[in-house]
Amino acid sequence: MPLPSSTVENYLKTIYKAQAAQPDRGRLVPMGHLAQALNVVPGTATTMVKALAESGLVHYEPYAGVRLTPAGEKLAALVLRRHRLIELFLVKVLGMSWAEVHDEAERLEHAASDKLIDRIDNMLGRPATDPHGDPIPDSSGSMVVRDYQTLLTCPLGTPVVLTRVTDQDAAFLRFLEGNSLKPGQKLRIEARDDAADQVVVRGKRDAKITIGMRAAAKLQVAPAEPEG
Amino acid sequence: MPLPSSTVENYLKTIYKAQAAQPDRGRLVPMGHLAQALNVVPGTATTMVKALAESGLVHYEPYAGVRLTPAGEKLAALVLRRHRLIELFLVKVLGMSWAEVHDEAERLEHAASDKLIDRIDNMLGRPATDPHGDPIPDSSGSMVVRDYQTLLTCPLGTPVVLTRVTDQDAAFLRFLEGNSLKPGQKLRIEARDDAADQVVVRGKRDAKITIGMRAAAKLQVAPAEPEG
DNA sequence: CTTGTTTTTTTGACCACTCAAAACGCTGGC
DNA sequence: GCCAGCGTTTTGAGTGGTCAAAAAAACAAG
Repeated sequence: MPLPSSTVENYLKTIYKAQAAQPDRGRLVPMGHLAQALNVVPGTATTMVKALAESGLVHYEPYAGVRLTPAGEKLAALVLRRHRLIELFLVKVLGMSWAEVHDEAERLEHAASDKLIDRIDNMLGRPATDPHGDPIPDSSGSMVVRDYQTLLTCPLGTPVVLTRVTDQDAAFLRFLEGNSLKPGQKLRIEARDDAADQVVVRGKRDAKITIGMRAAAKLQVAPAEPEG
Repeated sequence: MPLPSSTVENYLKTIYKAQAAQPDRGRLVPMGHLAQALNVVPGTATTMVKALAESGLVHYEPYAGVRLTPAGEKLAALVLRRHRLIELFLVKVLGMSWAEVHDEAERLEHAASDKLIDRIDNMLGRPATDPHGDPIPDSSGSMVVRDYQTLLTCPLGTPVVLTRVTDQDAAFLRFLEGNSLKPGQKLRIEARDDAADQVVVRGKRDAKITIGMRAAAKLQVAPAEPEG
C-alpha cells in the first residue's frame, strides 16, 4: 500500500518498455535484459523482481523472466505519463532542448505529484505525444499505441511524416535536431542501400540527409497527410 | 565529493533554517530541535550529524549541538534557492496556490538540475523573494537577509506593507489568502490587546482582521513606501 | 554536593538496495 | 544422452538511513 519508491517505479517502467519493445507484447522479459537496462547486476534484478512479485506488481517465472501484472502495468503507465508530460513541459514552457529533457524528466518523474502533473497536462492542452513522439498515457494509465513504419520499412519515394524517435540518446537527438529531423517533419525516402548501410532521405527544403540503417530503424513515420 | 543525497540536503537545510531562526545566528543548534524538525528520533540525528561532520559540512560538538561550516552553508543555501524558485515558479507559471506549493517543492528541490533552476530563475526575472517573501539565494549561495518587524513589534497606526510570512503550514496560508494577507498587501495596525491575545489590523479595502499574537508574530512587515 | 530530570549518545537491530562470486538450471551440440 | 557454456539464482556482505531502548552526560534544585 505504501507509495512505490523510485527504484520500484524504475523497475516497472523498464519492464514496461522492454515488453513494448519486443515483438510479442505479453512475453516474459529475461532477467539479463532487465538488469542491463537498469544498470544493475543480474542478481540484483532477481532479488528485486521477486519482491515486486510479492506485492503483485509483476508475474515472475524463475529462469524464464518477468512480465507486468495489470496493477504493475497501470503503475508503469503512470510513471511514463509523468515522464513524458514533464519532457513536453520542459520543451514547450521552459524552452529546453529535446536532447536534454530526458535526464531531467528521469528524476522529476519520481517527485511530481498527481496534482502538478494534471496542471501540466491541462496547460499543454492534454497532448497525445511527447517531444519524441512517444504517446502519453491518460490519468487512468491507458494510451493509444500506434504501429508505425520506420525509415527502414516504409515505401520508397512516397511522402511520409516523421512521427516518433525511439532513442533518447542526447547526442543522437542533437544530430537529428541539426538536420531538422523532428516529429512532424515531412520526409521522402530517396534510396536505400543495404550493402552501404545507407538510407538517403529528403527532408526540410529538400535537403539530402544520409543515415545508417540502425539509425533509420529508430525513426518511425506515418504516411503524409494530403496537403491542406 | 559525490553529490549529496536528499537526506543530506534536508539535514543541511533544516540546520540552516534553525540557525537563521534563532536570535544569535552562529550558535549551535541542539540535537533535539534538529531531530524534531526532521521527524526522526534523536539518535538518528546524532548518527547523521556525525557523518556530516566527517565530510566537513557541519561543525559538531557532542552534547552541545551542530552548526554549518561555510561549505555546508553554501550547500544549504543552494537547496533553499532551488526550493524557493520552484515555489515561485509553481505559483506564477502553473497557477498553483501558495498554500500547496511547499510540499511539492519539498520533493522537487532534490530532483531539479542546476540548469533547470537557472532557466526558471531566468524566466521569472531573477526574483529576490518567493511567494512567502522568503529571500532567494543567488547561484553562488549568497542572499540578502533583511530584518523586518512583525505585526507584534511594528508601531501602531502607521501604514506598513506585509513582506514575509514565516510559516508554511497550508491551513494557515489558506486562512491568510482568504483575508488577502499576502506579501505586498498594505496594512495598518489598529490595536493590540495583550490580555485578549488579539491584534487588530486593517487590510484590503479597510477590512478589519483580528488575529492572535502567535499568528501575528509570523507576519513580517516593512514601513510602507510613500504612495506613487 | 547529591539527587532527579532532561537531553544526548550508544548499542543492536532492521529495511531497502546493491555487488561479487559461488552454485545452480537450462539448452544446444555432438 | 551427456556435457560445456551461458544465463540465472543464491549466498554473503556492504551502504545509507532509520528506530527502540539502554547507557551516559549535562543540568536544575534543594
